[in-house]
Amino acid sequence: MSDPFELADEPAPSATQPVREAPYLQGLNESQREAVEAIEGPVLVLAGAGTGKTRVLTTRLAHILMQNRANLGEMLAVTFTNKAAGEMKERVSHLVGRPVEGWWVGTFHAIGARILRANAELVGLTPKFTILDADDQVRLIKQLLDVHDIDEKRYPPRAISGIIQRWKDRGFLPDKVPTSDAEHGDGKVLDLYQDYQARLQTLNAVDFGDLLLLCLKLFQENPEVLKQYQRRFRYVLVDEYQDTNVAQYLWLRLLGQEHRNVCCVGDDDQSIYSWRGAEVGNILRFEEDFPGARVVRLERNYRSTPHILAAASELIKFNEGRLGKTLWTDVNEGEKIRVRGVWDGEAEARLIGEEIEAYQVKGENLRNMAVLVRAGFQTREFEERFITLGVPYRVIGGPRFYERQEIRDAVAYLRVVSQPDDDLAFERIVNTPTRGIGKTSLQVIHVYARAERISLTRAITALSETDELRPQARKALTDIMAMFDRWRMQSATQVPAELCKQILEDSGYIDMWRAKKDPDAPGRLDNLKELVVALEDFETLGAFLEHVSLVMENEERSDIDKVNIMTLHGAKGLEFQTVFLPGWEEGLFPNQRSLDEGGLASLEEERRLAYVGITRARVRAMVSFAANRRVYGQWQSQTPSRFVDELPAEHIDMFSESGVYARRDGMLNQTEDPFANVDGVGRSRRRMVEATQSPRFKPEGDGEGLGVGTRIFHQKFGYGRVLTIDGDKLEIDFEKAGQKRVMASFVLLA
DNA sequence: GGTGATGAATTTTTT
DNA sequence: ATTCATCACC
Repeated sequence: MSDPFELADEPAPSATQPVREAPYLQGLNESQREAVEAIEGPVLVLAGAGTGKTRVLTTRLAHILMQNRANLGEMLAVTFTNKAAGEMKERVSHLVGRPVEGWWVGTFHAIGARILRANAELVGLTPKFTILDADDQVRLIKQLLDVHDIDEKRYPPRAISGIIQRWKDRGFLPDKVPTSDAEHGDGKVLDLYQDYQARLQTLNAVDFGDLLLLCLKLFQENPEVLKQYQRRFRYVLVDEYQDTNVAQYLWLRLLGQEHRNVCCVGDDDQSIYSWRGAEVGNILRFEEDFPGARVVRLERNYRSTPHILAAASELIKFNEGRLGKTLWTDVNEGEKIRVRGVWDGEAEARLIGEEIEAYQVKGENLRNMAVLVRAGFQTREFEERFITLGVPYRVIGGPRFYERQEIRDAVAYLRVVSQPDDDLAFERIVNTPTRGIGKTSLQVIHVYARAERISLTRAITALSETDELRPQARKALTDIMAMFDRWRMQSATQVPAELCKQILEDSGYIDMWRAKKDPDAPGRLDNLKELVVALEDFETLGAFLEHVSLVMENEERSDIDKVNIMTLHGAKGLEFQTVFLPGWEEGLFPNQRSLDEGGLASLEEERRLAYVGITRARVRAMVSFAANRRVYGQWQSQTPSRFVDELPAEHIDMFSESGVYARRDGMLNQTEDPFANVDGVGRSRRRMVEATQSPRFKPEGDGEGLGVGTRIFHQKFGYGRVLTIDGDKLEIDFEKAGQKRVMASFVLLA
């Protein structure tokens, strides 16, 4: 019989422990044990890389269970990625010997979404609200820029989206944005933020940041709801605490302030998401907000050899303002980190390819090797090389299935079925395949929808009873609305996969691709088939859509023997026997853009990234840099990264091809002024002209002066007299165009 | 309202 | 180098 609490996946020092001890505690070192056993009250675990953090987390959960302090339903575990959540679930179910049910594990966003759906009405949504992705966000902002006649060149939608997102990361609703921040773009950005939120509300949609922000609002405005969750989650566990943002921190503080059973695990040296709003300060503040917090340091490293550990430790010492940890290991020997300078990017890919083949010949598994790059575009060079060599590889976090055009289109159909007010999805497919609904028709609908503050589908329903739209477009629109009505009916009885298949047929979407003579059309059809297969795992449409919006990761099976290629960010939390770290060049890594924006703080973050990279390696690591690299198709000569210089000489083995400088040769970079780059927008604060509907529209309900016989003017049909009034719909006898039905908001008193 | 040409911007990192 | 957006034309 195997012990359900056996943990065999990490080296266990065979210590002599008291006999009566719980079996799952055996093999923990002293600090690990301390972290596990400190159940009551606030605990901060500073867990260095490779110190057995995950094991502590899961054992701690088991310990709480075994001590009968709580059952799983009373615990909340927050992870950084959905993948980590899945793994924790798996490990805990292994630990307790049965599949776990009713346990809340997930990312802050997933948990936020769940809480929001349960309390949607309290924040002005319905439980079926849509979660917008980054693309939708930008498109929505573009529309707002259009309405307000703001130049996209001067105010790039992406940048605006970024600013709003960062406000949300800090927990600011539009009315809470500090004045110092509101300056962005002459205050235009704040106005846009306000408008953006209003629009989201009418679309019954939220963006990623809202999942936390609205949750905060919910808790703050409804103390009884907060109480309910405080009582429900008596023990709260947070992983990767160094990468939480302010909104998450506030959320956590609200939830934990009552029982104070909050355990946060993190490592300030591995904080690499400040660009996403993460605040290392959260770790430093922990003891202030939870006075009497127990702080446990995990410093014994079970992962890497001494050279690797020493090199990483020396490198990170160049950072200031660390909490400071000293990692140690009692493992002996091991290889030094190899540092290689090569001629260009191609030579680098060739070198790494050869190394991988050599290790493979020696019997090492490809899945134990990884190439960790700074930015996504760097993967290409390696992919190309591996393809020619015939080395199997997988790119983790590469192009995602749900981001392909055809998949997004198909999902858009499903989104509209599930949630008719989802304009962004609706617009995506309203004329795909083409149905003769063009820009002009859409424009009319948009204007009306905005004026009335309703969604496009609602606007269409209203407008289709009038003559505002061209007959052809009107027909097409009523047809598509009828189709959606039918699909909505079917969704009550059909399983999602069936429904999807049906929609793709009925809508003509499949036929559209069948008819295309594009060389990649067959591939797209295959992807659509794959989508239907993926849908079979879901019982409801809602569950599937939630999955699409929250779980962006590729779930490729990791048991196939392939070399891993991924970004340094993507490698967080992982470990490999052999790690390749290419592209250690100034400008690339540390990344120039990061330096320009964030100065010293960003440089330190880049350095932490380097630290994360090195500490992924169990047995060997190879750093490389190229003297020449093609940037935007232009050849550039490169300087080795300052991080190369910062690696301690006694722990590295350096070699460069002839003609490649091993060290940076005194050619220090020009003074880098982190403040040189002021934001491109003017500084004087001018309020944007009050959001206007164009003058020819009257606000709803303004029936004043409008009666039977009134002479009016209509943009399209000209002058006429009112015949009948039916709510906001008018029948008009136009002087030129004859009798037409129009919306009241489209006419002006003449 | 769809297609093809021309020019511009693009490469940080992701829940 | 490649992708994206805009504009002229079918």
